[in-house]
Amino acid sequence: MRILLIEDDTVLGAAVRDQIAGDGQSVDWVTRLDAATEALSGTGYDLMLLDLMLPDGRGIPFLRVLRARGDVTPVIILTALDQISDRIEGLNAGADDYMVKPFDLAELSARIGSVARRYAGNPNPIITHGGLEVDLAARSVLREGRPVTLTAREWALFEAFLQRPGQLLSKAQLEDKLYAFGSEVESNTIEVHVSRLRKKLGAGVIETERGLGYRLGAG
Amino acid sequence: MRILLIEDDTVLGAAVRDQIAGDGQSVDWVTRLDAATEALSGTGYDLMLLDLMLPDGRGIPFLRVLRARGDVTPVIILTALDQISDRIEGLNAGADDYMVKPFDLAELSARIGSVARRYAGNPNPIITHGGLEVDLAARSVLREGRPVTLTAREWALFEAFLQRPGQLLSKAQLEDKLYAFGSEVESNTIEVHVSRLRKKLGAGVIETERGLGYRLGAG
DNA sequence: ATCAATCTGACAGCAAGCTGACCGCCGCAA
DNA sequence: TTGCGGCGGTCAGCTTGCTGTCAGATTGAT
Repeated sequence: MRILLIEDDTVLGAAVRDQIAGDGQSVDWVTRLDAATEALSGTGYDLMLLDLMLPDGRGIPFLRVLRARGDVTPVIILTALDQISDRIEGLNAGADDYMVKPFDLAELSARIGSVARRYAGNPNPIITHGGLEVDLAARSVLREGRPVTLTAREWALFEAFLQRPGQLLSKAQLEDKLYAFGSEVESNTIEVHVSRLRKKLGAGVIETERGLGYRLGAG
Repeated sequence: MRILLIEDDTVLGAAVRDQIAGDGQSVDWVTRLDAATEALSGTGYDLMLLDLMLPDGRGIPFLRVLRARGDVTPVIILTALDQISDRIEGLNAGADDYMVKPFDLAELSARIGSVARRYAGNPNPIITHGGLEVDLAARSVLREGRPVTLTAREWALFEAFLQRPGQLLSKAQLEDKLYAFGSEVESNTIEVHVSRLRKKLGAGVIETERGLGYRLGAG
């Protein structure tokens, strides 16, 4: 698996590079966005690790441009603790996961494995569930053959269910998934997003277990 | 943790088996892919160690088929082929890690620990009891293969029994478990919930000991 | 047989969940 | 800058079905 690491901190960058290399992955490490752009113009990467503060620009607009161009390479954002709002923005911009600095290198390996596994299987694996066809890599859903567009939050939520089909997920678990960090959602946000998802995907897709949580309905 | 070792070299296989067993894991060792397929048809494994060259076929297509079927059991490849192309092919096929022979047994233990940790919380241990299959993490119960849905209270109660299989639990103990704090349960709530559980799970699951309490029936 | 303990069907109160509506915010375009 | 449009968090009123309670039936011990 080829990984592009975009990080200007030389100490952290070297540590991450060594960790990933130790996992048997191949890593290219750049410290600037222009170098990243150049690297991306070549053969594709399977995963990107993106720092948000770089000497020649910020990571979020960079990611946004990337996604606008149609690039669906999985991205894990590396961000410092004091950039909470950036993380939410990052999710909106199309990031797949977050790591908050300072982070445990073993956990980084785990996240990489998890994101990679999500996209494993060479072409785009299509998950069919009821009348739905889901392409996780392309972030597209067809319902009865017709395309459905989901927002960033809706995707994050739907993915959580698809990754553990049949498993019950509590609201707390889903909040952790959507907000990656213990940000304070004080209202019925999850309920609202579930409601919006159901409206788009159909009523039977997500089932409620009163007092416990939600789970993906039987296909 | 249950590990399936697929390795035709009897010397290496025995060494690996003994090493893992020494770590306190339980190992099943097969030397052929068809035996592996058979082993996998039973109850799930938490990890697979897969040799790439076996008497009745190659490991990579085997793994590819496994993944295509939706099996996400972590796989560590054991290979004598130090070729990069094989490594990449293996990882593409869905392997989580690899070891190049000859390898240090202590390192194998470390890798096993690492992969297992990565999946911690993922592989849901299944408790079988009579005709029931219970997945505590997913909060799902199958009765004679058919799903049963429990409410929040029913889960709490059932869990209390599962955590202490065979042990007698008084009504007072169960009330403490269900209501956590000294709330006032003034009626036969526990009896009612036990009744509801029995109706959903079958009559023999929870046994009454008149005047004493309840216990989980012999599976 | 008698009595206490337990079982279970029925029911209503209420908390959990649903959803339409509102509005602030951000990114984009002029 | 201003305006526009879409996303997402919050709220309020409504709906749903879980759960505690009770009463009559049943069981088991003596």
